Amino acid sequence: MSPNEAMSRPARVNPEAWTNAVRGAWLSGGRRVTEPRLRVLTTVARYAAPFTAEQLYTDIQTTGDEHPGRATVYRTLEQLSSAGWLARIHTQGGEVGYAPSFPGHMHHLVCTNCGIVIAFEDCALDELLVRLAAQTNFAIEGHLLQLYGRCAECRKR
Amino acid sequence: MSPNEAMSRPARVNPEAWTNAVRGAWLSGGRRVTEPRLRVLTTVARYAAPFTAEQLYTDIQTTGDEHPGRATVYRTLEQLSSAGWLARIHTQGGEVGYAPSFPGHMHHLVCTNCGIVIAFEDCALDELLVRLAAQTNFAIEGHLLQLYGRCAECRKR
DNA sequence: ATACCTGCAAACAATTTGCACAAAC
DNA sequence: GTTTGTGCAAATTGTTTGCAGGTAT
Repeated sequence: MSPNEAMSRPARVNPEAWTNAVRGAWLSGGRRVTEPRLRVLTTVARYAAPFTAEQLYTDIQTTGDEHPGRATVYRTLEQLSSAGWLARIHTQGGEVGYAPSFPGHMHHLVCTNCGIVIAFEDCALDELLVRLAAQTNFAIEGHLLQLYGRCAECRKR
Repeated sequence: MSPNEAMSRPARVNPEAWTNAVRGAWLSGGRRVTEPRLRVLTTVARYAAPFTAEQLYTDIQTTGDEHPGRATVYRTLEQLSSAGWLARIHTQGGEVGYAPSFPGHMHHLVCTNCGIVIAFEDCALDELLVRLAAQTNFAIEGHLLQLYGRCAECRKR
């Protein structure tokens, strides 16, 4: 099962699959797999909701055995983010957090109650893009789409 | 012509219409129309591309006669933003800027070359929302949609 | 007259950077 | 052994806040 197949239906990222995929990418990318980085990776993988760099840093300092410093945490996040392993999630209030994701064309559905993030691929924007391109004369090259709502679990309560 | 009519077709915000609309809202909201605030307002109205608080502050300090302090600039931006007169524009690189906008359900098309922002209303997401709601059991309540491309002017060159 | 607003400067928060040491390959 | 990564602490950057004095209504 490839990462992309794993994401072909709307679903929360699977922590083990994600961790393994990133480790693989680090190895094949000639990037060293160190204890501090693994600690960042496994901590991030557990999050179902978006997190900030500082939240992650605090979490890492106050739990577990290994405590990578700020520089390592920030640098690892930066690397993961620019390689597409972390998606930037924008809350309705305007804050920005990260969530584990897979590289490629992805969108996210975020629970406004518990924060759980569901990724999906098909955004069905084609017609809109064609119409807007015609109306505005833009050559449209990309988009940001994110949805907000209450997840199944939170609706039960 | 109401602000909403002004936006019913994809278009750049008209500086004068925007400034007047905000002034009207300030007056009817019992908010005082002071020189420092007007300087912020007219400066912002001129921007075609997204800007940050600090960029605006620097611009205001280095041009014109009136030079409101940081506190005033930040507080005015905060007010405009929360009242819907400024849209948060997310660049593809992940930075966040503001752009003049009108309150209500709006989306934005941003030129990746010159930054010009075009607002539009109809996002044609209904079918997608229904399908995703069914697939995920979320009660979808909102969304963030932003498009990127090259504007007509930039394509000419 | 009296809210409300402004400017300053200090406080705060978040992130980046330089560099000596350490670890992975 | 060499290259790459780490941790610390300082520097930088961006934003918020308290308060004394000023201004719009």
